[in-house]
Amino acid sequence: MMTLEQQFAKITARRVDLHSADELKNRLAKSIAEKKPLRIKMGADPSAPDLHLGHCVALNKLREFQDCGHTVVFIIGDFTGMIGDPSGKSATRPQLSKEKVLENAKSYQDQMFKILDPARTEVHFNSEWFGAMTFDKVIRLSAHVTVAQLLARDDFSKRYAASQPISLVEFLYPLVQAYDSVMVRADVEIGGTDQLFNLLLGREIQKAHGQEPQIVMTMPLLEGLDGVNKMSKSLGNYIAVNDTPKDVFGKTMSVSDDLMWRYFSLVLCLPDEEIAALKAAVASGARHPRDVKDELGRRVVAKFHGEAAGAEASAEFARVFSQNQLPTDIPEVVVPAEKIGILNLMVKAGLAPSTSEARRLVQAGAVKLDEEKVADVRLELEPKDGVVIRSGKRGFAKIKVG
RNA sequence: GGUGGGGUAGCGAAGUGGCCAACCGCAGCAGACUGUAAAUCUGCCCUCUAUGAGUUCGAUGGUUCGAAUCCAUCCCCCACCA
Repeated sequence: MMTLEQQFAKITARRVDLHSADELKNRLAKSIAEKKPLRIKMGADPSAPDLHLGHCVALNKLREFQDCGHTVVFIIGDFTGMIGDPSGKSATRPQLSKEKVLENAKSYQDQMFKILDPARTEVHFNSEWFGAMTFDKVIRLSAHVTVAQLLARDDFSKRYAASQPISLVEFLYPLVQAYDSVMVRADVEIGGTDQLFNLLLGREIQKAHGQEPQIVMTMPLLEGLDGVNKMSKSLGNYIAVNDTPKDVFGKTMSVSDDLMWRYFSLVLCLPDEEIAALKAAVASGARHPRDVKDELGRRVVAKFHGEAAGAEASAEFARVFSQNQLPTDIPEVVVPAEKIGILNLMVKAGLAPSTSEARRLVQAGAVKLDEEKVADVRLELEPKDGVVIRSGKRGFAKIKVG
């Protein structure tokens, strides 16, 4: 078993907030003395079952807790998912059916166990306790929090000041999350920095229920592919855990140079010293930034698909984009053996959503047939097996007459 | 319940009877340059059987030669007051 100092160093790496270091040390000491693992809580929203690298930041942290011998208590917010969380923007999320929530939860777990150790993970659904909760209990729970407290939360106060709507449901959400902590007797709760308020509220509510308050730790929010906003599904700037190796690699390569260090740290958990060494190598010209990013891409792919897949994705990428050759696996599109206009062909091949879009692509000079630029939108052709249509840098389709 | 302000393309935001498929910004797509990085420049950015046609400005109905713009009804959103 690791010593207290070793555990503390590993556990607190890369964190942003920690409330508090002393409490954590005390708890770890007690855990070691009593040989009793700590219970590390994290909650998940099952409305969006696609895990991406942003989620991995916290999952990595949980894994590090597990490596120190602790137990992860994962809470799937199926109850809250069925209500429909309107948080964030004004758009109210759709209410999910019970079946859908369960289906999402299943998929969620499959993905998260690519990082977490199932043997040291407890999974709970919060409908276990909220499903049976009566309204008087809800009211009593709300008595522990004041509106002023809730308004202290950054995004609430901003929205309130800007006369933007805040739904009462949103006010209730932090309470729901806090009560989860009570029910699972969490020792520590992890979340993104945007969760700080909710996590801290968990402490208050635990105290109100006679429990020792959980230790709260927040992790940085990983910026997405646009380099500005946090990685999220709704912004479409994400790399999904379930993306193909090719996509993971390609998307990683499109991350800006400045940002790639964050990925080394938060996705791969590379120690700060190693990152500093890499940075120095790039700064001195000893290594080309492209090669460092290639290494990042390979390792990210390897994390989810194995070393071999990483190497392969890297090689394929070099072939297609550096040497400008055709990819090895081009999706085939079956077309009847009759004359067809280039625009309709592209739509059929999935290279454009409409003929109007196809027309624009041709006019922009983005479309090639067997690597020869198509100049005329009215071009008609007899389909022939094996002809490759190319649209831009990423769109490929091979014709199959049938 | 009352008062006021709103609903325009993915988002933000102009437009208040014809010059509107609708200014502009962001996002996105493509081209050039590259390291599929960043930055920059250029073009595009509702659909179609496409130098033309069709369907759009919360919904429906109306006025008009002509409506995103005017009228009526309805639906939805927000703030403040209660």
